[in-house]
Amino acid sequence: MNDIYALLEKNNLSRTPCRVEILKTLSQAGSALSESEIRDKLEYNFDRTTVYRTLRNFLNQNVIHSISLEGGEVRYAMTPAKDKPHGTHHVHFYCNNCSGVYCISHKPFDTPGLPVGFYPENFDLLVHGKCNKCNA
Amino acid sequence: MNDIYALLEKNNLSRTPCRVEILKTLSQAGSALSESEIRDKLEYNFDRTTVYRTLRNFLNQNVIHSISLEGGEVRYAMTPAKDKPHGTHHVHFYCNNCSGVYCISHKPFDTPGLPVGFYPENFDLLVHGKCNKCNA
DNA sequence: TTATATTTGCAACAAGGTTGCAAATATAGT
DNA sequence: ACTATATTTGCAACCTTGTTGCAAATATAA
Repeated sequence: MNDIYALLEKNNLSRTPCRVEILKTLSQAGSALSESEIRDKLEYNFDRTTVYRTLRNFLNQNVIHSISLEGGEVRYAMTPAKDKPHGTHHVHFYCNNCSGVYCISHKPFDTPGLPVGFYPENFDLLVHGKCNKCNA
Repeated sequence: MNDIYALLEKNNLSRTPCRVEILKTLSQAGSALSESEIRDKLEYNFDRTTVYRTLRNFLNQNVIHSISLEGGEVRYAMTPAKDKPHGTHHVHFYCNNCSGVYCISHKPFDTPGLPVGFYPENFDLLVHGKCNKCNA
């Protein structure tokens, strides 16, 4: 709880109920959540707009990040502390069984060669497979 | 043009105007297109629904594939012939300058180690940077 | 305690995508 | 050629995700 307050202060964000609840929800969730999943989990029923605006603020300040899945689905998750400022190699894992999305962002990986004239700046890798819970 | 007819036949899809036009558009386009970009380029004005249904058919048969970008934007592109049946390593390039999306699907790459219990099945890598046109 | 800035809710909207149903086309079967 | 059947198309309606404008509420500063 104190880490949430600290995180807000570090980013010059006032301690509003919606912000606190969203951060609490995201940090308690084991995996990345969609906006509607987040809103369902909030204690108080904030308006959709308010939640979206709060998420956008968090995204801008890199407090959270978004993961885009196949078919345009978007999930939101806390940005791991070590990732600030955000590195260039991002890894996420999508479980084909339970649809859970996990940040594996601290794992570096080798990047492929590209055709002549293409210069890479950063890399987003989405690994599909079975997560630890679904394999147990 | 004959390759398009052949592609349809190979997938047991009848040669309907909408199918032919969409495949023509996608194979002429240098980069992946969104549904609205596709529809704008079609000679005849097909209904949105028809285009979506056609795209869905093509996706199911792996004639085309979709690429999900940051923020939930989805683009569609021909599946390169060599990729059928689709492999496990997919690479796409997003140009930060012109927003073009290119398939680099024939490039293999090394995949990262994963936490215990996570078993990978396939990999989608989106490389961000500057494309060959924007660097020229 | 007034003045100002921030946050919230509401209504409305836009884009992407889907579904149901009926009209139009094509494909067979005889 | 002529029904009978299946496929494709268009239209209207709808859902979800996300945004914008504006006014009310709340917090912050002077």
